[in-house]
Amino acid sequence: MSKRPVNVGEWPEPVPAGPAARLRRELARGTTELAVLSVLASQRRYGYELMKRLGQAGGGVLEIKEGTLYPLLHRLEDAGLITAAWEAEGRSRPRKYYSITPEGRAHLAVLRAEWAALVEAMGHLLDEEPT
Amino acid sequence: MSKRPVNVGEWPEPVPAGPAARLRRELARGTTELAVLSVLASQRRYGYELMKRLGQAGGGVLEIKEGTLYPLLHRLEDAGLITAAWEAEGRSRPRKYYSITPEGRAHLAVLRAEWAALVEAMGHLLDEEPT
DNA sequence: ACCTAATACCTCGGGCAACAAGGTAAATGT
DNA sequence: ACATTTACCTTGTTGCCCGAGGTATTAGGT
Repeated sequence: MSKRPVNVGEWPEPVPAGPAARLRRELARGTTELAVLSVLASQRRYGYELMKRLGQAGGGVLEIKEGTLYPLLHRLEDAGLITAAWEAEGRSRPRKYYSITPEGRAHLAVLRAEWAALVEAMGHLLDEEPT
Repeated sequence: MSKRPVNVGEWPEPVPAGPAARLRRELARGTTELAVLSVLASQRRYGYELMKRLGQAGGGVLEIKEGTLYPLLHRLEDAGLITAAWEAEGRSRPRKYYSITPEGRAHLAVLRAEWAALVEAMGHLLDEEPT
């Protein structure tokens, strides 16, 4: 497509690429680390795979861009929360697989708890004033 | 003195001001706008009141600092989502009350929906991998 | 065989929310 | 009386995320 599909008429349903995108980005901010670690907790993945996977989950709310993902992975690696390993798999272009470390799991647990607390607090707040 | 009380020995109990604070801040990012609008939806409040109120809710997860709140209120006002009015109330130092506008309510509805979607998506993701 | 798209990795610059730190002044508490 | 809390504000810094760009391999279409 080169120019972007864009959905000339309207959005069929997912894809709120308007001003709502700013909102979404701000809201979802900080959750990417949790999302990434959470996915890596069940099994190792390579970067691109991770990106696609999160992009599909939940109607795109968790979408993460390359310019966000790769720096994030490097930060996590530097922090010792994940480890990286190039894997050839019989292809000339190897993939870089990331695995979570024990420290990463501990960190994930904290993040999950923090997230749960936030969701609960916001839930109470929002329930106070119905729709 | 004058330097800040600071709790010379240690924290009495709430206040995870360690490295966990960074986490919390990043996670909660973007939720402040939602939180503020949500509170104002039920009734008008002045800035300081808003700050204290959010600070107590949910064990401090929604805590918001002055340096964050006031600029936020001004942004929301500029955007026409809230309106401000100085009210004397018989005191020489008047308070600045903020009220939500119809546009603000519409915006709040979008934010709420976006938040709900995020929470649901993260919920699914986290459930895939138990603790 | 050619060419386009998708895959797969990366980096640099800018935008922006949140904070830290600082300031002013009135109200309240001790 | 003095200190603390209330109540408003601004400026500078930090750090996540993204846009835009770059490279190279692999798959698909004609």
